[in-house]
Amino acid sequence: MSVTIKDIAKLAGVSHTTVSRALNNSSLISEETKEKIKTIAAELNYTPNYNARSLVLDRSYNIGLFFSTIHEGTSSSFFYEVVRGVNDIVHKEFKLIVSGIDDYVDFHSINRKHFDGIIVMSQSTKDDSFIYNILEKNIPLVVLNREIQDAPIMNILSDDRNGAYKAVEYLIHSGHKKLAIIEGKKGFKSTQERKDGFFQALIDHNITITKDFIVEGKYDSESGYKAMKELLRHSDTPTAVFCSNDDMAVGAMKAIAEQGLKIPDDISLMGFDDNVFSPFLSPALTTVKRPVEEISKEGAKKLLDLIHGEQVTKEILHINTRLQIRESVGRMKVKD
Amino acid sequence: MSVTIKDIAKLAGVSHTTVSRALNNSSLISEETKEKIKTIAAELNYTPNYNARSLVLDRSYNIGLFFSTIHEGTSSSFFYEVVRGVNDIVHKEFKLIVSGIDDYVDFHSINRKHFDGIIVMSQSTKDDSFIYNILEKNIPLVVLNREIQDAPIMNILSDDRNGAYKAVEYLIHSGHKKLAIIEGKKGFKSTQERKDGFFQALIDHNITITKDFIVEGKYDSESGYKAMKELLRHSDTPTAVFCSNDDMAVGAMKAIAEQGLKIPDDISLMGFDDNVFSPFLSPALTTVKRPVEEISKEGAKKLLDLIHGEQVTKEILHINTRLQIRESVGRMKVKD
DNA sequence: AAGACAATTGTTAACGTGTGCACAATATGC
DNA sequence: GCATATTGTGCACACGTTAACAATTGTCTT
Repeated sequence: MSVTIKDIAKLAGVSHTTVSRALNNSSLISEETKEKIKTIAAELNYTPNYNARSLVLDRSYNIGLFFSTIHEGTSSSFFYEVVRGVNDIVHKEFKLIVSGIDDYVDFHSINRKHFDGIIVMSQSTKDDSFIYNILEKNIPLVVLNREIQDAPIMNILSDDRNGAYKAVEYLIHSGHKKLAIIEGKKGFKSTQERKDGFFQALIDHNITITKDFIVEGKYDSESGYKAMKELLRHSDTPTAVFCSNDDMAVGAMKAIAEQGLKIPDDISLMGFDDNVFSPFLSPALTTVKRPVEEISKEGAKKLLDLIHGEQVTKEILHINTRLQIRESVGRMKVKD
Repeated sequence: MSVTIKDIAKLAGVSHTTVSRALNNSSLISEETKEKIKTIAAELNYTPNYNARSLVLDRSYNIGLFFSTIHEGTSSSFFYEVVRGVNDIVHKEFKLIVSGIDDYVDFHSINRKHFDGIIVMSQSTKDDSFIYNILEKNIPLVVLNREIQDAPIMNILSDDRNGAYKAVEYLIHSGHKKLAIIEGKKGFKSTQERKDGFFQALIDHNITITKDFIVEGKYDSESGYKAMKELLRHSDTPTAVFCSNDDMAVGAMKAIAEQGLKIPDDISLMGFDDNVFSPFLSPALTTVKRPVEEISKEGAKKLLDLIHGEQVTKEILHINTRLQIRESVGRMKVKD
């Protein structure tokens, strides 16, 4: 079988306690014996049995990264950036367990023994039962992407509303008055936020909108395609369309091209997210950069602080979005 | 603290041994006491301590999913599909730990105690030291995406070479004779496979190619953009370009558009992978579907078989690619 | 020289589970 | 009615680690 501290103890002629202490750099042990024990351990290629250690220390060395779902509605670039961001921060100290909240029928098996800390990348209010469950169990927790009010939870968000606002303002300043919106997936918080920002900008600039210019999407390219088709069916078409994410913007571009229209000459398009491929679309997509990786990293850092016992109080951290101006939005000719 | 089998034992008036057996459905225990114990356990909201169980059973309930890297060269849709595919199969029984091989300086801490099984999504020969290390440690292992010869390893691959071959054949049958290739990231096995398929098709159809029509890429959109720029710099340009993946095809499309050329009228484009957004590009990208999710699922299933002790012998499973004909490849006018 | 005290190491128990073996209770066979 | 299976349960230990407490040695103080 594998090497244990008792094996090392025998070889070193000491007790296994001494070995344990030496390997953990306890100040109780003399430098001399530490040295001796460590070399023996290295020679034997010793690795501690984490299960045994976990049992007595009541730590798991696991961090859970939970998505609302890893099936639909999660765009791949979003998923990738989140995992990468979190992994970057925690991988030295922890194992990263990735799963979907909807993988669980009950949250029975999720407890302190399994997870030293949990990061929830939350998309919808459906996650609340999960989140409050974790909270009750007193597991260090950080919730990303969706604001949880009235609870002592560390919260990291992008200011989607403000991002959408700035985007729409840019459209307006470019002379557009007939604006449309393709909304995100129903029930997702981000859908609402971006929509709110969109409308707030309209209100603040005294711009009206007809019901026909508000269409639903599902955050995937196909739904963006269909939504744009819908917008183009009417005789009166918008001059600029705000897509609630880039994936849908890609679909919208296709619908526009099929209609024989040109972007941005005939119609302008604004995205949201700034996916990796967005600068390479033709025309390059003007969009709002959502700092997904930054949010994830920031969240992971906060979680580590929490785990390491730093007294962090509830905090809602907003990370700025940034307008990425490219080629898909054109300036309206001012008629006078 | 949390409930243990001893607590249950006290309440039931039996020994903890009986409780353990009852909960594990041992045939030694009468149905009657089983029933009693299970209801008590349910009432107390008991969850077994996996660390303790792992310690004595020498199982971790973890499955490791290792990518060569989760930084560069891994496209997001690829990453997403792999995680999703594997998770689908294993999430009921195991926790899924995701990490990058390049996160580790040595493979010391990777052993049977931590992982009941490991799936490697391998991109390059650099992974070999890791793979052989796992093999030595006798951990159930499945390697996806890259063929490992001369070792008793379960292997699941897509036939990239054949896929590329079919793609190029399609280009040729469409009348193209001046073909170019944008290669993938150097050192990646898939790069070589696709390149091989490309050239084999040329050879079999007696088509020559000039050195200028072979350019390197890195699998990301930017490199595709640059590569295509390069191809278009010469006075003599190809009539069709085989891009080693869809991400690069997106970049290539942009370069072509900037040159004022039209796809497929002036130049035809072939991709590889069939990303989610590929059908929604303008024009929709003709490409080769690589069954990433299927490979991942198949691999995960094989791994479970291995873990459950089914005597599975080394096997190399090829999963078919499929040509997805869309709009980006045009028929050459036959001059006579 | 005896006691106090610091430095280092050892003894023993604990974490929560599973299991070989012994044992009790009951059923079966003659 | 006794010996023998059969069935159900408990005792004691093991897994590999950490930690409270005890023990040993050496040094210093008075």
